[in-house]
Amino acid sequence: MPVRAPTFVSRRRLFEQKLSDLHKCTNLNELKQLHAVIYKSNLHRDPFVAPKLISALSLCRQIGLALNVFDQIPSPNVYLCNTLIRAYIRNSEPEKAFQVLYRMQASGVLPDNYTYLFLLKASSGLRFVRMIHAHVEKCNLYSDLFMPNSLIDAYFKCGMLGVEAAKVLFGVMEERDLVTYNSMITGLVKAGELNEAKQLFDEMPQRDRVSWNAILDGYVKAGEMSRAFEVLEKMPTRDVVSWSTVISGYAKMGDIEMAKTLFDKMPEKNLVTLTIMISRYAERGLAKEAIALYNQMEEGSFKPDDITFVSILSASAQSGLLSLGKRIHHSIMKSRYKCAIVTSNALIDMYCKCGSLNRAWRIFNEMGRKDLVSWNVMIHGLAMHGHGKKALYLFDCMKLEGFAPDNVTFVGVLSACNHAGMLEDGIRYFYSMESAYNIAPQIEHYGCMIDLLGRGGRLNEALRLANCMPFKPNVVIWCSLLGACRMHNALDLAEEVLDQLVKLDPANAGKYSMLSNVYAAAGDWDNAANARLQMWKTANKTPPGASLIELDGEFHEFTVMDTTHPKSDRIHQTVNGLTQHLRKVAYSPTIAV
DNA sequence: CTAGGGTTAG
Repeated sequence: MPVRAPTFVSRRRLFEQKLSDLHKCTNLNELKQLHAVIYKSNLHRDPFVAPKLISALSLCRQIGLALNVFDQIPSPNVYLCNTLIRAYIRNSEPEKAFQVLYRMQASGVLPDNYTYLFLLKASSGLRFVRMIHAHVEKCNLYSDLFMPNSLIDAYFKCGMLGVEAAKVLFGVMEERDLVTYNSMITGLVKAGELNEAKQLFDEMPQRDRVSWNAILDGYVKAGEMSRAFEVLEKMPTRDVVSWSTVISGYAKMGDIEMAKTLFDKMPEKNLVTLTIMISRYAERGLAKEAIALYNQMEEGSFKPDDITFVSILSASAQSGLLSLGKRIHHSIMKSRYKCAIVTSNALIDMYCKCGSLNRAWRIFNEMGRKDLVSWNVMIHGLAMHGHGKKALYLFDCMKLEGFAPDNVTFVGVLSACNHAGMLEDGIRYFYSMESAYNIAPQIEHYGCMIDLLGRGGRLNEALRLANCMPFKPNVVIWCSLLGACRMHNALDLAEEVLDQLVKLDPANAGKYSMLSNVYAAAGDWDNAANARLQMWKTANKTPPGASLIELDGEFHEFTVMDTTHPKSDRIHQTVNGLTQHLRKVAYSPTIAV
């Protein structure tokens, strides 16, 4: 058959096809074309086309155009109103979604099940859920169990009081189905009430896989891995979720071996399973394993999604693997029209930690919408790179844009002061946390302050703060004090701090190394050599920390006093040369900031 | 409407 040019009829059919799939359209350019054609042919008032158009516009974040379509319909029906509600929810504007509900009530359009379901998805806060519950009671929307089941789920997302409300609702329900029980069990598990969840699980009339998986998750969340494993073996049938839940649990408890064993053993894996392993590897600093799995995924049949990207970016960031990070950035840009906020945040963090502040800054500036984490990551990134003043400027900007700083923000702000040597400002910000922002300082913030005071030479104040803060000083606090002692040649204090460190964590080699530096800095080489010896004696007990770099696609791993690399001599020569050069021009480990 | 995965912290 000869190939023919598309006729008028087939072109029309193509358009109809596109119209029927319109609500799934996520390509903005394609949508804009369709939008124009629809308006030209006056189809935007068509009761079948309008909701689809609104849906597609909201998917492509064109909420203004979506509202425009809605406003052209003289008397919108429930279905169309629901579409607009969902559009606002997709656009993270729940208040506007509720305004649509009020508009419906004012114009006499009766809300239905879906109206409330969409609103429930958006509503955070007990007040909203109670309000919807009242509406549902009033309109008697109890023809099936959809509504009460959704209400139970929504109540559980409202904190402690919500948990009680869910229990009350469950108690008065005359009819319950599997989903009712499952929602209760899931909610109770999330609220940490494992015993009550277990009780319901035991008394429910029948159980399918979802119930088993929910109770499995309960044991995993409680850290009871042997019980979880028992359930995994006992349950009638296991699916990907069952295996993944248990694998994730073992890895979280630190038993990565067992996680890997089960991962290899499970009959069928999916995207989530692989992502779990990648993120657990990343979490434990096993970058090489995380990358290997990610590569396997890229070659295989699973397409990474945002959560996968975030996990592997976290692995790249932790290991400082810029080339890997860039490669992932490229894959992300290839696979989607626009980055999700979380993904952009992870990219910013990765570029900061891999030393490319410029790239991080560009992404931060080009983001359409930012969230609190975006600001936190950028402030911290600037602080890390020594741009203390700029970080503090950004802190002012975020407040101007209406973001309330949280505890993480203040870690960034305090470390900005630290890196810029702004001792007095740091103290001022620290006290403002409680007085101006109602945030109680955590051990991390005390850590920043102790570091700041120590670097500034106010060692006694630093020590006093460590001893009188409402937390027991941890290893990080003592190490930071030890560093300050080294910096200011405070040998006596260093001994005292070291005693505390040894008491807290006897089997750690790093401390001896640190102490050796204290002596070395003070010119006491005999004791320095002794400390090194001690370090080697204890080193066998703990695996040494390793650094990993990637060069031309090959990984190179180094540990303390490592001479196994084939070019070890040249590497050490170069490092020594650099150190001497640094000492000459600017940096000296004994000079205070 | 119910089950497993994610980002920021000294």
